[in-house]
Amino acid sequence: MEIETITEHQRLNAKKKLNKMFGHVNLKDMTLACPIRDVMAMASDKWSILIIMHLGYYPILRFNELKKKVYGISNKVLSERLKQLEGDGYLIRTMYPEVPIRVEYGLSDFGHSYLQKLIELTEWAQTYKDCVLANRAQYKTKKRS
Amino acid sequence: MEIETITEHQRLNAKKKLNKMFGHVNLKDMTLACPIRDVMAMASDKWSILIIMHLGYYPILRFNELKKKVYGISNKVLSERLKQLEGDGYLIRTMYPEVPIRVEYGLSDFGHSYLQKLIELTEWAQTYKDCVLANRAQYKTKKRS
DNA sequence: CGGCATCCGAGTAGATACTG
DNA sequence: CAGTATCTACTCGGATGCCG
Repeated sequence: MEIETITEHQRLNAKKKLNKMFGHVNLKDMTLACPIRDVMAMASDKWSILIIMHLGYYPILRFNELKKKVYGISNKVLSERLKQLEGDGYLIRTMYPEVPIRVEYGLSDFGHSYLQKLIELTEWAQTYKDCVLANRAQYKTKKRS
Repeated sequence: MEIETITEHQRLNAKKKLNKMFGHVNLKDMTLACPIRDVMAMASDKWSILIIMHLGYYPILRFNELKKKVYGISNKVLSERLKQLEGDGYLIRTMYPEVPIRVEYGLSDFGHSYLQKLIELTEWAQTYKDCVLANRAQYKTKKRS
């Protein structure tokens, strides 16, 4: 697996962007109060990602449907994540006060916007996963020598 | 803060990609053994992200320099993360057997490739963070009513 | 059906002290 | 200087049972 060469220009560009993003905050604040990190922490959670991806595939899902799709998640964690994701605006919860009660979850526009980014990142991960796994294996054997 | 409208075409496209990525694996395997998740889990770690971003800004850093920049990280966690990141091929560790010993860390090409993705995601997060925070605040007050 | 409350166990982070 | 070792503390996930 060949990694595309990164040009000098890209490196400089990355550096410039990083400077723009973080240059003005001091290091202490950045780690303690960075709101971006809040957003990222929530958004990069393992279960949240799976929930969003499933809702990207199936337009609407109910609680127990999600529980089946997102294999291995517990009631507690699923309900926590759903609440947080709803609270952050990623998804929309619609409750139908029938008996028995029915609740449907679907992505908001914002959720779809995040889904796009997620897909890009996942495609990147998929492209390079063999590369990473090979590196890992190689690294392990190298340690022994 | 306005969220760009997601077109129907984009939604369908996302769905198609998701299907291509996950359609062939069953749900159980996907959550238990998905190598993409391994890669993502490592790469989306809070400290790993900060380490990579700092190394994107400063071409090379030594252990204690990193410890100062990545504010709040402990020796233990820093050395763990560095080892993992090196093992996965994100960064390159160069040891100079002087006295006192000197070790330098820098991003590999693969690391730079990931940095690009990270920056994109962070830009997205920065764009929408106010939106998320507003949603959160609104959600909290809504709960009371 | 769609959750919430409770409890428990495991893993993980952090602080500190120490070493090649 | 660049880590390792050790111990503690705490969070977080999973299972279970209950309720509107």
